[in-house]
Amino acid sequence: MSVTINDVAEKAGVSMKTVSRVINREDSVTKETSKKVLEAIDELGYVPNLWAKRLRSGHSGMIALLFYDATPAYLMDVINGLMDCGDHYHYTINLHRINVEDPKQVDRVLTVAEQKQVEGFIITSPCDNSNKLINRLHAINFPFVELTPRKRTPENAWVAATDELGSYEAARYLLALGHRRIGFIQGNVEHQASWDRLNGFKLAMKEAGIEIDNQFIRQGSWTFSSGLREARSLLAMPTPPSAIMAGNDQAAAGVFQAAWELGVTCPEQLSVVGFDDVPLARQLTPPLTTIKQHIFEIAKKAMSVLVEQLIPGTDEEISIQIPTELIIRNSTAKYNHV
Amino acid sequence: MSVTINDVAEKAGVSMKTVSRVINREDSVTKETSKKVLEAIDELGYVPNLWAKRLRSGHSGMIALLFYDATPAYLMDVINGLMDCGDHYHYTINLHRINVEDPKQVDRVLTVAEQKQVEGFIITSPCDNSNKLINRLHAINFPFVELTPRKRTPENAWVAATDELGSYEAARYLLALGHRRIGFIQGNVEHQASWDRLNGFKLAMKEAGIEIDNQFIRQGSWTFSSGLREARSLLAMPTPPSAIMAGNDQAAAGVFQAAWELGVTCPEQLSVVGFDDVPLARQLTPPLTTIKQHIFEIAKKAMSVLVEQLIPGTDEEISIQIPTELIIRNSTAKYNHV
DNA sequence: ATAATAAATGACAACGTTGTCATAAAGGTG
DNA sequence: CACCTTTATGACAACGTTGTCATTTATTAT
Repeated sequence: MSVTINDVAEKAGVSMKTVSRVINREDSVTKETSKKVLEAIDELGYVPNLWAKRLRSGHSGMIALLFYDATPAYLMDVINGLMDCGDHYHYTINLHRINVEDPKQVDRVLTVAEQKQVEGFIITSPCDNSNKLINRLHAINFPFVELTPRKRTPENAWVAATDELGSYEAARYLLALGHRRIGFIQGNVEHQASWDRLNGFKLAMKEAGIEIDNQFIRQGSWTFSSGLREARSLLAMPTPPSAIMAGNDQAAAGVFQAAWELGVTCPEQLSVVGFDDVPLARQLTPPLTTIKQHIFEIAKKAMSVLVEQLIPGTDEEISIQIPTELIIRNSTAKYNHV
Repeated sequence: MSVTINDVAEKAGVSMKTVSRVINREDSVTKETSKKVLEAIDELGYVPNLWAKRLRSGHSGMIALLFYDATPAYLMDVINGLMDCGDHYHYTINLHRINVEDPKQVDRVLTVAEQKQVEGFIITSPCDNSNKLINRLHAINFPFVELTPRKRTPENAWVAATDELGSYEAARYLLALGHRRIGFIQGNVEHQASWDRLNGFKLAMKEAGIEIDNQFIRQGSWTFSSGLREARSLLAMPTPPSAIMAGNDQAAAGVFQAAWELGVTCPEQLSVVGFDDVPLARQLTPPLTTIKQHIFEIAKKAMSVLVEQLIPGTDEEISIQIPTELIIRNSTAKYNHV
């Protein structure tokens, strides 16, 4: 049925092992021999059998992405980034939707690791929240990289955005527009990035010599509904903020809706800034000024960090931050004295 | 290192083959024997080696999803639907981002099929646009199912939404609200669904005895920018429509923006209806009335149709439509005489 | 009770590759 | 030229499972 290495070997007049060496680009094969083999491969249309390869070599050539319940746009960016880099290194991506609250599911992915069904994990929040998972992976010395992790620890490999700096720059931009009363709707408090973003904001305010009204800092959860809820409350204050920084774009969409409900126009009466730059940001009315996280690049980098780990000898930096970018659209404007 | 079938066989005092039979739930194994084997498996923590299994049996237990450049929310729904059903049948999902305009990439996925690296394809638009791909798959009798295909042909297996009926119902709803001048921004003209949606609209209008102004039917492309462009043009007409049906939710977001630019308020002066019910629909201001496509369910169904094809003997229906659902939110209101 | 049939189990090879080790050829050194 | 080292290649087994076919055991019919 299918063409085997043996067929190629016979056609080229060499041994199977030599063909194997040519395929795997091992050294110590004459150019002459190599050429003969490659020709035979070409003529016969030989394609290696992956299962045999993996069975014998013990290398699966696969990386698993652990995810659960993340924003679709975020996940697709991650997946595309991983695949992009994976293509280059000849690794395929394996999807594992896993709720770490369920011990059975954690056990299942641990089995995947222990059996070496894949060579490494890319772990996205909230899956990085399971100590059982992380500790066990460390214990068996299984390679993994965290993507925009909840907690950034020096002992784990991770790739994230420069959340604090991004937020700082956006706050500076609002300040430059003349805003002084700026509301901030924080994201998931269990996630370090939400604190980093808050700190960037605080730093900019401090540098500008502005004391922040504590009531202007609200606790949200990176969701549309939390943005809506907190913005309603902020805008109902006696002296409401003239600008709001939302924890992410979804929350910013909620802010838009609250403003609309209360007859507050954006950007004339209220400037709004998001975070992430998901497609939604461009599709809102008015188009949303936001801080872009280059998730595609972050995922690519995470993948390359992981793959480098698999190659012995390389000892690259394992904790990396990718710069954010302030995308100015139409939801921000100069401060209007009311 | 790892526990093999042989270890289990020795522990249970049976042959390897019997263990294999228990694992694969073949008949003709005594309950007694089966119990012994299962206990041994449990005690040793045995997990079958996938590569050996696949090498020997020739079954990969994998299904590939072919996609390119689709909306992230759509794709994640598809992926989750496929995985959900795949878990049940013990199939894993393999991602193949492929641009069918590039012959090399088509050849690459054809190799995947020919080498039986996966057992079947789930093909999403625009990948179903390659005749080379589809014809070759037919020629080698490789199982595949099209997901919301460009062209619905009786010879191919496909699963789609009831686009025409969904659109018909939405149009009826707008008519019931008193709207008579209804604009329609069509989606990708190369995709059958865009025509179905148009036809549903036309049918409802015809039944209501309303002649459609040809200028009210616009050609878009299921994008934000096409919605924006066509809505600008529609709203600039001397007697503009009082309602617009957009080809999908993204286009509807464009309509919102055009209305905002021109100072037309929604829903007071303009009712807008989308199609799909992606998360965006809920996050727009005002929340968008739309026709929900149950993509998750469609994907689940497609997966089960595909897997059933792989089991010989079953001869189920291979062309299936999943009902849409009209989701009424706040972008539609009774017709206001201006 | 005996033969005929069905059910349960086992022995062994095979899937297609790569790891291990051995060997042959080529090159370098005193 | 003999000896050692390096480089290129090959023979063979092994990875862990399942397919094939043979064999044993249980069941039914006569």
